[in-house]
Parts: sequence; structure tokens; C-alpha cells
Amino acid sequence: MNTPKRYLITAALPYANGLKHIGHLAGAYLPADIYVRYLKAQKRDVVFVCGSDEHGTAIPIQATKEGTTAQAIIDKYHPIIEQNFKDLGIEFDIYHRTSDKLHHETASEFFKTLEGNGDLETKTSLQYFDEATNTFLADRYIKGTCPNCGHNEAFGDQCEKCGKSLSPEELINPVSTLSGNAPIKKETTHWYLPLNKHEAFLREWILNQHQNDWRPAVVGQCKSWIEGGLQPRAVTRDLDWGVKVPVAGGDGKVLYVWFDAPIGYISATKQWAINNNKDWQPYWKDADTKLVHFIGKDNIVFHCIIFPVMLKLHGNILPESVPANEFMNLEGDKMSTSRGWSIEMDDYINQWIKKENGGTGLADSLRFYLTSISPESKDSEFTWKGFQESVNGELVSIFANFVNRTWVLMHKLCNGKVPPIHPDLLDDEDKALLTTVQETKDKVTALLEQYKFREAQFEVIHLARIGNQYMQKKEPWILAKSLESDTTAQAKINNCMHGCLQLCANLSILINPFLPFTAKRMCHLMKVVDKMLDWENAGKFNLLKVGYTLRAPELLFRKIEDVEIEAQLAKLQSLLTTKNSTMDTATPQAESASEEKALKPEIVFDDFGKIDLRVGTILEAKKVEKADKLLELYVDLGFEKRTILSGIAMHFSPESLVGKQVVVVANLAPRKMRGIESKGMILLAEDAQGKLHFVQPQEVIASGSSIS
RNA sequence: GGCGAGGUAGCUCAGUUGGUUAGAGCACAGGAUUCAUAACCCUGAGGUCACGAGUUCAAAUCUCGUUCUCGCUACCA
Repeated sequence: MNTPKRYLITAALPYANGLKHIGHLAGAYLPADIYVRYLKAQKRDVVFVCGSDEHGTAIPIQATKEGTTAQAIIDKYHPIIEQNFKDLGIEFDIYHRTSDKLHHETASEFFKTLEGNGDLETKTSLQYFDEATNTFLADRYIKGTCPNCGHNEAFGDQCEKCGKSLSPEELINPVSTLSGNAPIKKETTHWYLPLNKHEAFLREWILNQHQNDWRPAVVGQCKSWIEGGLQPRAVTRDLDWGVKVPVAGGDGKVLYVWFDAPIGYISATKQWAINNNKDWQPYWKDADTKLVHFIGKDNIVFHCIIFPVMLKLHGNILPESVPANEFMNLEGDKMSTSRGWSIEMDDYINQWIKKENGGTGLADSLRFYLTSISPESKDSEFTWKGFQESVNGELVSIFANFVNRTWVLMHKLCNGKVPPIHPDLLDDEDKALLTTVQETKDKVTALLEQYKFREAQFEVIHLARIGNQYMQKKEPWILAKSLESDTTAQAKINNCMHGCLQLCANLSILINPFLPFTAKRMCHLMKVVDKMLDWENAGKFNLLKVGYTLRAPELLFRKIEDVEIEAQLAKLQSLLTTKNSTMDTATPQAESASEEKALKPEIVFDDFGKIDLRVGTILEAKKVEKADKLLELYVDLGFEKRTILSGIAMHFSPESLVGKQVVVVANLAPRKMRGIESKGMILLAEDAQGKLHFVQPQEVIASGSSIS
């Protein structure tokens, strides 16, 4: 394989509206960091960029809610997230931010270039507009009832409760969050990126050129988009938080956050170049640069479809690979910040690394476990028990124990110095050790080049296991008992310990990308400079000079105690049991949920009088074909029988509904769904668990009875 | 419903273009050992490769169907 001249590695920009959890860490930042550390050990020319994504509508909304400003929010989270990464050994060359002036200039230039080349289209459409505040309403500024789960505080782009992506038009009873009024529709003009014009390019580039070297899930996801028919995507919004649209007609508009965020990789590179007196341009323009995006699977479409189209139009290079990870679950359930079901990096740092018995070893312990369960090919699951077993059973017992027993024996049997080799007494096992190290190096190298970090780390641990086996066979502690009777005993001990020590030196090099703090501590034990960690040194057995005095043994890691694991589990458990009472106040999003329960605007009696509510009896019920959520009900209203569709198939089986009495909005305008006309609507109440209950009379009464 | 990714030992996962007896780690059982953080080392037990057909001399691997999980998408008055 040709070695690229330089590398540009990106990790998804974290959204600066809150803390990030270990799922994010395992998904993008940790693998990226491992890859970069490996490349740097190979002395490759590499820049690792990341930064805060600080635009989008969620941030100003959150600001309004918390009674502060958008600027204050990003200024709060940007440094915390940056520090969290540092504490976990994620070492970016630059951690930039999209609110920076340099980014605004870069994104503006990018947009202007595309616009100037005629690569963007404009389209005028009707959008929600708040007359009271005289502003167009971005998705996040509109709330209403979620059509999916019935949650009545869903946003225009997404329902926080069920996680469903929405468009504002889908919301039931939309309300402006600025004024509380119902918005009107008004014409506005926006710029669009016509993805449909680039289908041939995408098809060729992804489905032909990369169908084998990209992960199946990534290619599959792209294929799904391409086959599904690409649509033009709006790249601007009516909002005043973000990068201003820099062309005529752009007043009051900003670049849509997904358009401006990936450009953040470019502006971050520029800032890095300024800081280091380098030229940024080759990194984004020269064909001999290898660009790699590390992301989670939720970001595939942006990094494989949209951003590449933007890059191509703008004359930049395309990513060589996008090794997207799947998701990491936690103790049997999806991680979710809003539900509190997650382990935030900040929490882990405070509860483990920064405790008295903590330290950077625990940063590496987390890195180790997360890599060992890295969701590279399918969703994986973080469990505290697994964390404990993995750390205690492999990291401590195999790896650290080998280093420790080597050090202890070396001090006991070799005066704390690197012993000399006695070539005449070297046997096959001694020689095989060197070969094994070289083979392991080759394996690890190949695996890292293929982004198979889980397996690569396993190989390094396996090498330590081989060290244990080697020592067990040689039994230097037994030889030590026969020093007087066997004149070759000391020489044999020396050979064994020399091999073990050189193996430790090799282990420190190979483990360095994964566990950088540990590698540094091993250098300290060996009294060597960090330069020894250069990848080219792996496979050599002369890294520690004969006669060199090494430091006294120190434990690299501590074990994870049962009580600590129980405490963490108890914390999650308490979340489960108190969820219903605390959920509404646990997080800012949830706070908005309680707010959402606020009453709708007052109506007069006449408004109510327009609604004709009737008691109905369900005569038949069946699933609507080709729809997951729809049930087709045949309801007796006394004066007539009619078909009503209801999106409750996930909650009730059709058989269980026959004979049930329900309350029907009888004079609702008919609506066609899935080809079937629905005449009315059935009322349901939702409890705190999200379970649906029919509203019905206490006793069975005549169908058609009116309700008032 | 459409599309995508998965289903291999109790658990976490490998299995490249179809080729002896389907592998590894953890956990479990037995043994050995004491230099080491009750760590290490050896041995063992364990799987109808989701299910059913088909192609083939030969299928975990290719084809078709069924089923379950996850994601995207449609459906939600």
C-alpha cells in the first residue's frame, strides 16, 4: 500500500449544548485517537482536528429556557468538553469552535463559492412565521403534539420523548415557543444543495470504489439513501444564530447547522496551521492527503453523502474512509442523556480518575474496556460488571501483572539492572519470543490500518499473555534456588529476564496508541524517553541497554472492587425506580417537558361546542397493511357505523379492542391514510410511562350517546 | 410496508475468495505453581453456526423463503 504523504483525521464535532457520554467517546473520539497516536508513532504527517459545534437552533432555545444567552451556553460547555477529552487522553491537535470568527469566514467563503458557481438552487416555500415577534420559526422554535407518540411538547425537528425526527408540518397544534401563539405560514426563500444532481458521482464513488473497503453498514446506509432518490436539501434557515448567509437576499438567514458544522473541520485545520506556522491548504486540497472521518452511525449520511458533495463542488479532497461505529448501549438499554441513562465523561472523570485512589490509570482502564467492546460491526453493550471483569481479568491480571512480575524478579534476581544475554544458552523458546513480538507488531499494524481497533488491542494483550507463558516455562524463581549447584543458573535467569524486559519495552510501544498514560508510565519505569515509543522500535530486542538500572516496581493499574461496581449499578437502578417522578426535572429537556404540560391557549365555549363527541363501540379491528402503527377500526356510533383509523397498533392488539366502548370525535373532517379514509378520531389518555388508555364511559351505554 | 445491518459456546466476539475435526478471550471444572495486584501456567467440558429449503463432490460461508433484534424510512387527526 502506498503511504499517503499526509493525513487529516477528524472526529465528529460534539454539539456544545451539554456533556458528552462514553457512547460518544467509544463511537468516534477514542478510535480516532488510537488511530492518530499510531500514525504519529509512525512519524507520519498527521493533523487531528475536532471542536465544538455551536450553531443550530437547539442552543438558543436552551438559552431562552435557562434564562441565559446562547453565547453563555457554548462558553460553558466548550471548555468542559475540551477538558474532558484531555482527561481521557484524547489528544486533538486543535479543538476549535464554530463560533470562532475564522470559522464564520471559512463557512461564508465556502457558501459564496458554491453559490457563485451556480451549484446551489433557491426555492421559495411557505414556512411557519410568528407574527408577534416578526420572525420565521426554525424547527426548534415550534412545539406541538408529536404525531408519533402523542407527546405534546415535541419540537419541529424532533420529539425528545420518542426520538422521532419530525418536520414542523407534522406537528399537531403547532405553537411558537417565542410568543406562544399559533404561527402562520409565510413565504421565504432558501438555498438548496441539489444532491439529486450528484447521484452518478455518489454511486460511482461509494457503491463502486468503496464497496469493499468501507464497512458494510456504511456502504449499506449510503446505498439506501442513493437508491431512495436523493432530494435537494435546504442549506439555509431563518434564524439569527449561526453563520450569516453572505449573499444578497440572505438577511435574517444563517447557514443550516449541518452545512456549516463539517466546514468546521476545515476552519479547525486553518487555526491549527496558524498556531503552528504551517500551510493548511495541502491538507484539504492535495490528492496525496488521506482524509478520514471518525463518526457514529447517526452521522453517516452527512459525512458520506452531503459533505463529500460539498467538498467536491468546492474543489477539496474526499474522505478516504469513514469508519462509522454502531451504538453502545448501557446495561440493557440505549444511552440517553435526556433520560439520564448514560455515563457522562465528566462523571467518570470525577468519580474514578479524580478520586484519591484514581489517577490516569483509570482513564486507561476505561479506554481499554471501551475499545474491547468497540461497536465496530454491531451495537455493543457497556456493563459495569463487564468493565470490572475486563479490567481485572485482562488489563491487570495479564498485562500489568506481567510487567510487575518482570520488574519484581529483575530487582530480586538481577540487582535492578538489565542483565546481559548469554547467546550460547539461548534456546528455541528464547528465540521464538523475538519472532512472536515481530509477528504481533505486523498484525497490530495491519489491524490498525484497517480500523480494527478491538482486535488490534486484543493482539497486544495476547502478547503479554505469551510473556506470562514464557516466564512460566523458564521459572527463573526456581532457577534462583539452584544458583549454588548449577553454574549456568544465573545465566539462564539473565536470558529470561532480558527477554521479559525487552518484551515489556515492546509492549509499551504497542499499547501506546490504546493506553497512552500507561505507555508513559512504563517509560518512566524503564527510565527511557518517550521517543522510544516510536513504532519503528517495536520488534527490536535491544531497546533497553544491558547494565542499565531501572526503577523500582510500581503497579500500573488497580483492580476495580465489587463495591464500586455495586455503587454504580445502584445509581442506575435508582434512576429506574425514580424515573417517573424525577424525569421531568432531571434535565433541561425534561424541564421543557413539564412546561409542555402547560395548558393550551384559552378557548371560548363556542369553540368547544364545535366538537361533536360521541360514544362509539368498536365492532371490528384489524391492522392496516404496510403500516406499523395504524389500526383500522369499524365503529358503531348508533346512527351509523364508520371506519376510523388510529395510530395505536404498537399499543393494542386488534382482537383486544372488539367490543370496547370509546369516545369519538365524530365531526372531524375525514382524512385518507394509506389509501383508507378515516372518519373521526378516537380519544386516548397517556400515562407517565407513555402507555395509552382509552377514554370511555364507566358503564356501557348506548352507542352514539353524545358527550358534553 | 420498503431499505440497511445483524443472529456463531452461558457471555463478548473472530471466521478472508465455499475445503480436514467451526476458533479465541471471559466465566465454569480439574490440575500445577508461588516471582507476581488470590495474580499466572496447564488440561478439560460446551455449539443442529436463528429456522427451512436449494445449488455443490463439499455450505457458518452462495441462492430463495421464514423468523427475531437494531437503525433509517413510510404510516400517526
